[in-house]
Amino acid sequence: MSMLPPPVPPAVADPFARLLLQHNLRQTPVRRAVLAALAGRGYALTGAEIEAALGPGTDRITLYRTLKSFEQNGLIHRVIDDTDVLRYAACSVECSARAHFDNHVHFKCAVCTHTYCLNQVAIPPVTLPPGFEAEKRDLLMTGICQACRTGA
Amino acid sequence: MSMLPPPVPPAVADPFARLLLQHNLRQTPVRRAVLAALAGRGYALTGAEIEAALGPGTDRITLYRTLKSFEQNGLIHRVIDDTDVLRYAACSVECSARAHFDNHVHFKCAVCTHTYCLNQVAIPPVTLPPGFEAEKRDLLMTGICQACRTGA
DNA sequence: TCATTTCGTGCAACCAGGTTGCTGAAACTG
DNA sequence: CAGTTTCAGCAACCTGGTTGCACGAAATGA
Repeated sequence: MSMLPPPVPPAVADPFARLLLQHNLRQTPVRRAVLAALAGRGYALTGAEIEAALGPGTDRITLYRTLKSFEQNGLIHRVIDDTDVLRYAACSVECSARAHFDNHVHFKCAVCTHTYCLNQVAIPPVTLPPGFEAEKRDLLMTGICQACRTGA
Repeated sequence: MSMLPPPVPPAVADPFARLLLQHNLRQTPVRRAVLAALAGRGYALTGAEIEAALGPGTDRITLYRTLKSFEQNGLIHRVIDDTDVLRYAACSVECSARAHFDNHVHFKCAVCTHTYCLNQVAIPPVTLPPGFEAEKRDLLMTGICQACRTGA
């Protein structure tokens, strides 16, 4: 390629590269591409959708291994759905800050079938039967999203 | 809320046969067996687990078609999990009474991996961003269940 | 009770999502 | 720049779940 010098005054300018650095993960083109694909959307993506976003030439196995690695390291999280396919979304800042933010609220639109992460929404406390204690909460709301409702 | 016993028509004694009758579904051995398998457990079962419970000789395709039919008719409901396999559980009385009870709380034990339906627990109201309106709520709590905690 | 219609059953084959085992090629470390 | 570690990529495989179709069993009606 060309021999232009890296125009990087601070250590790392690319936010995705910095994210990998923060989690002690190696810098590879596939990993940066996966992070970029997830950050671009406001909703959760399935493995097949991420694969399509990366374009042809990317290996499926590598992708799924990357997703698993990201999930274990807290860069992304599984999004629960009422289907049998897993979806993934980029973790918010507070999610990766602590060990792992364990309260997730998602909204699935029945029209466009997108599943949005509602990071602002908190799950109110729920009283469980005696003996049960929750460490992780996932709330899935189903309905029609704003965009589909207003016909935008 | 309270579980008052439904009035028993003297015609059908078998509760599973009565359930099929109430939903205008045909009486077949497979269907009664599936209902019995789901009613026996207190937790949700995957397709493979139901298949195993029915014993050898039962066709997988028939089972999945039965499950789909039951779900459409409100006899069972999908149980959301953080895996890529669907689980099914028998609907409670209040679930099949209305069109469909649209608030489900489930508890998944991280030790025994069972997912229990907590019919008694209600989901408190959640304020969503403007434009979003939920018609269905699924709350999945993850932790350690009573049995696994007490070592029973 | 029997004939007819309807619908569930079961087989074969298929499909999508996801996972192993392994080899070669990159990325980090000294 | 050499050595170690890890990732990428291929082939093959597995599980969960689904079509299309022919047959057989339930419901319905006389």
